[in-house]
Amino acid sequence: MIERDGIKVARRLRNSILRLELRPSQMLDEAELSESLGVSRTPIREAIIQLIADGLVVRDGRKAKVAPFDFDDMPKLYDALLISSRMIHRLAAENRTQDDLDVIEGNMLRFETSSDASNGVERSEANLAFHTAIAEAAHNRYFAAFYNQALIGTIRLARACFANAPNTQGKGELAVHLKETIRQHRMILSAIESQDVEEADNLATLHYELTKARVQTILFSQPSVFTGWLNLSIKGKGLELS
Amino acid sequence: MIERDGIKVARRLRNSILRLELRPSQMLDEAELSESLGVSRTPIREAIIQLIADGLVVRDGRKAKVAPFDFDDMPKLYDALLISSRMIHRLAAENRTQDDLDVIEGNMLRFETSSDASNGVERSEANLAFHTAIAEAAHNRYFAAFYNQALIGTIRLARACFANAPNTQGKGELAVHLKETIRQHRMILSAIESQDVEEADNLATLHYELTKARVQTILFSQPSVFTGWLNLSIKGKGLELS
DNA sequence: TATACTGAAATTGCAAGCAAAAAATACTGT
DNA sequence: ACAGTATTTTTTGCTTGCAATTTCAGTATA
Repeated sequence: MIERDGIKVARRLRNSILRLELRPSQMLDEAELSESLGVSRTPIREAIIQLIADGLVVRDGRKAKVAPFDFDDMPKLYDALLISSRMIHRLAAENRTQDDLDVIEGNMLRFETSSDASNGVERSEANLAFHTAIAEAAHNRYFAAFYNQALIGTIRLARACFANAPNTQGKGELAVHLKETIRQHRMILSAIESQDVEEADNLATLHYELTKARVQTILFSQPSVFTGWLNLSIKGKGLELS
Repeated sequence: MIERDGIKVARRLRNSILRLELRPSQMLDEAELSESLGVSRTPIREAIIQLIADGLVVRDGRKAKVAPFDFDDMPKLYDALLISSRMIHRLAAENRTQDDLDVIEGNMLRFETSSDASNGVERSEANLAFHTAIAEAAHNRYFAAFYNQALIGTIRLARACFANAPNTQGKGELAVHLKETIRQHRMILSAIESQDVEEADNLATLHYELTKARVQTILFSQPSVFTGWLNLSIKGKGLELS
């Protein structure tokens, strides 16, 4: 059976949004997308409706735009990620089949392989596939949908951070982070394999903290570019330049 | 601003599915719906895509059909309802505004009013509106989406049970159930209003047990219609008629 | 200079029609 | 009678085109 254009377009747009080729808040012009993707407007419109359901696109009046990053939403997103991730890992440890384990391991190895290369997008996609495979292993579509929404949201946020951030931390820092990520992935797989529910839960929490801390670091611990330019001090009630 | 046909069609189909006018597993014929709703196939197709995202419609090959009741899925659905409901009620107690409380109370009263009438559908819709209002009061769209999916699923299941079940329990049993439901709704509103998180959590659990037990009763405690017709006994290894 | 109006351009929403795939039916040979 | 195949019918997926709405530039006016 051949795949419908609407599905293909939805997947392409979805990838483009996650890769930030389509930027947050960018308007989606149906005619423009129609021409660039080589299909008529109808499948484009159908794909947009799906992406709205996924939370990657929002309506702005009659038009559609890529979902913006709402900083008021960030803590809510991470709350959802923590809770859904813990539940998914508990369920996966309980309900996984051998097939599930094979798929999880395959994606884990794909992530480890892509860690050598400098291709950040492929690495991030392998990471998404690894965690999605765990969601499948939970065998509960309600929890899986909840987890996927949070996962997609945080991954998009993370990519935006690293795409915009200057590379001040150097290669060494990334290597350390990847090494720890790989270590945690292996422990997670192991816990799910041995059906250790509590351990899977704890590891989910640790992995959440690792990924969240990394984004936090990029967002808030980078020295401001202004730091070297100006000396600011507080005099009286406001900021003053000196 | 006038509403798009696609949205209107999606809402009409959603109501039809929840009211069981469109039966589970029923095929959705685009041309037929197009004619009966007085719009062309394009908005019908767009509505179907939305309903698939909502979990009310599923693809069956190239066609679309109303989501069937999968009995393997039932325990998973109730797991999702319990967990999501508890979290939503905790969040609602924490984050509700005065506006939220007004909307919740309005829908609570609407439910109480409709309890006098014999209109089961209106009553069920007021009940859905009450619980959806609580989900809004949680102010977290990820958790709200999770809860809504479970809520819609269980409500559809409940309606199917009562639509198919003979009215053996009489008016008295229904009155008792409604009285208890109203009592719990009032306590839930009160807990959310006073921001008592633990109490809201406990009440969510109690309400879950009430609604689940009611469906259980209908599904499993009804005397089979065969009971009066045949005498069955176990002889040797199998069932035999006598 | 700011603001309200007007007409043109652009963009979305919907309908109709066509092509391809799937389903149903009729047919043929064993 | 029945399995397998050809043919017709039905249904979906997509393209195209048109109508309605929105957007925007230009103009006139306070």
